[in-house]
Amino acid sequence: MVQKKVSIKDVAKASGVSVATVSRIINNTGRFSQETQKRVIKIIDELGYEQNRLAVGLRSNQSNTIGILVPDITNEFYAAIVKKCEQWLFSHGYSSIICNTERSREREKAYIQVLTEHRVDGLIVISTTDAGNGSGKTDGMPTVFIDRDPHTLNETIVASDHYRGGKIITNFLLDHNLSPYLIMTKTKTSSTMERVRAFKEILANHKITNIDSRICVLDVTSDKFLQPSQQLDRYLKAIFEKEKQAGIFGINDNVAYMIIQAAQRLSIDIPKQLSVIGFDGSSFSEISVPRITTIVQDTTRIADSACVALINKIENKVISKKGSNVIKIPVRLCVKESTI
Amino acid sequence: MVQKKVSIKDVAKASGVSVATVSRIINNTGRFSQETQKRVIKIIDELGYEQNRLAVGLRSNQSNTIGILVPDITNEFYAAIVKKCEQWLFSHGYSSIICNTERSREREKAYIQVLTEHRVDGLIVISTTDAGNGSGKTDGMPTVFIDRDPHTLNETIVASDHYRGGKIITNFLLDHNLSPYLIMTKTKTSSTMERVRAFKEILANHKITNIDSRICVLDVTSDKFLQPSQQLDRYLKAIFEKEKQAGIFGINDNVAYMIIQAAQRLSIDIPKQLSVIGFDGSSFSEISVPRITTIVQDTTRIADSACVALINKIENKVISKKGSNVIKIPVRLCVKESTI
DNA sequence: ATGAAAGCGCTAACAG
DNA sequence: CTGTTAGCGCTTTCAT
Repeated sequence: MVQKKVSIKDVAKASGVSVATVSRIINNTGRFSQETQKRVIKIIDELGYEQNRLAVGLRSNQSNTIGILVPDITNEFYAAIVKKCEQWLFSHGYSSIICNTERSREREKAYIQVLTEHRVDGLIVISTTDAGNGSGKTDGMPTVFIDRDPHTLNETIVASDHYRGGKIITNFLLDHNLSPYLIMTKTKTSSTMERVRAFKEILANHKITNIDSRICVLDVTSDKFLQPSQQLDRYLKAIFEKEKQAGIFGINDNVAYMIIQAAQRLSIDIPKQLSVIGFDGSSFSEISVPRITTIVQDTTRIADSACVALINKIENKVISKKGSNVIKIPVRLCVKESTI
Repeated sequence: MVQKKVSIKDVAKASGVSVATVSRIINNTGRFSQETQKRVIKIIDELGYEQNRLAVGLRSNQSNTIGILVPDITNEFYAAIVKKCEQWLFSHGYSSIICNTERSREREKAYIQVLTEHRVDGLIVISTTDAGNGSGKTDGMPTVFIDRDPHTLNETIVASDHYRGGKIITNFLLDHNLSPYLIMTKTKTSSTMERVRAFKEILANHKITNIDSRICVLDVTSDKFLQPSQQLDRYLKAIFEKEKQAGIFGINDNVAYMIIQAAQRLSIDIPKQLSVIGFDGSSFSEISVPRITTIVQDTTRIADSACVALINKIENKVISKKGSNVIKIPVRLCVKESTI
């Protein structure tokens, strides 16, 4: 603090009332006359009084602050969610402390510690590498998870309907008589696993055997654009030795883009010889050449649902009803030029 | 707060010492014996005591919290800077409250208000549309700006050397005997204006006349990938009616990418007939086809410099030495396949 | 309708 | 080396 701030006491003195009255007026909790109100507000303005939230928080035992844990703010999808959360929260009177965990358990724990010390009112936790294990215990703090495996019960979880998205893609391939393949990275979050599960199930339903040979796990892991990969080139070539019309489910838009580039290197025509579908609806899928058919995730709705659920938890002080509470957000297919 | 937290008083009672002693031990400010220390620490552990930063902040008049104002966290470049700032600050004991201003003056003001109420110790403000005008007054709060016009004096500003970058690009074009052009969007931040200034100056030095006809301002404004534009197509076509070997300075990587796509639509060969250079060093420039020759900004260094400067300001409580204090971060050219 | 006063959790004199 | 105490700015009974 560079210079001493004016406090509620100063305001009280200047307007000739008690601090109690000033407080009532600030919080508009009634029990004051119109005239005093007008007078005090004027003084507040003149003095440039600004409430000290640290004091309010200390006194009332809530900080109007929410912690957001995100694996990588640099990832477009996470960034979109964080941005929406922050906006929603701010317009509802909460500030957000955003923490970049880098998918590291240690950092996550350290952050939760600090957030607890700051007495945040609640936590939004986005994804985590190990879907199964509950992350650093959130210590009884109201928490909502985004994109987490509903493995741990008693948690509120918001997520796109990845399973449904996977189904839509796989059915699209099958409906167009495209021999279905799936290419993914080795990052195994709950969301990717759901997509894979859908792929496998649909294929099984269609009596397709040897499903695992139709799945390629690239030896990379990344939140960002990926480098060209020999492994991918080989896999694509192998496909084209036996198929004339194939369709590939890229586990996300980045992978889909990799596939498209590999195809171009191998002079495979998209979409004539090969259809590619991505997942996420990244801004990039709309601008690449060809643009990528993809499953669009509704980040706004994910964020808003998470915030609503969190604030409910906080304000109702519900001791979390028993059983996991999973909120599935619908997804939609957006068809572009990467598919026939 | 779901359940009552254990306070310093509880710890004091449980370990049979006074709160003062506990406080001293927590803050390691001396004046206690080894044995008491050991005992108290043990109790702290057992009870799961966690310092209440609101109380600390109220008492000591500093919150160990920094506000970061960013135009759009969804923009890769800003996200990278924010991430690095947050990391640096966290490892130095500060939490960050990140605020997405959407380049809106109103939101910026609202945020500064709230941050002030939270008694943040300082502010990092990244860019703003109107480079000239000082943003919502930061009210005597220690502040560091990133990528702001050094117009207002008495401010610390950290920025890439955009002017230098512009010079490097323009000279590159000239050195390769490419007829130089510049294509930009109508977003006029201080950083883009510096790049343009360099372009104009170098051309003037080379006695090139009619410089303005070599600059095309696209009627779009965006932090993200841009849609195809007729305006751009027309401009490119016009260039190719009179030049055989042209080089275009795209004001940033997104624009450069647009140009490349337009060229492909018009069957202009890159880099044989047309060289394109971008600016920023986005991850995308490394993965597009062709990859984009670009000026790389060192986001880590920008972020670190800003944080160091800010914390210095805060801790030294320097009453900002007179005169604007501009820290220029070097940039470097990264040559890829979009240029000959 | 308003005021007095207690106390949230903590730090920092000051006194021993 | 340790304890007592005042007080940071605010909300909230409880009086009046």
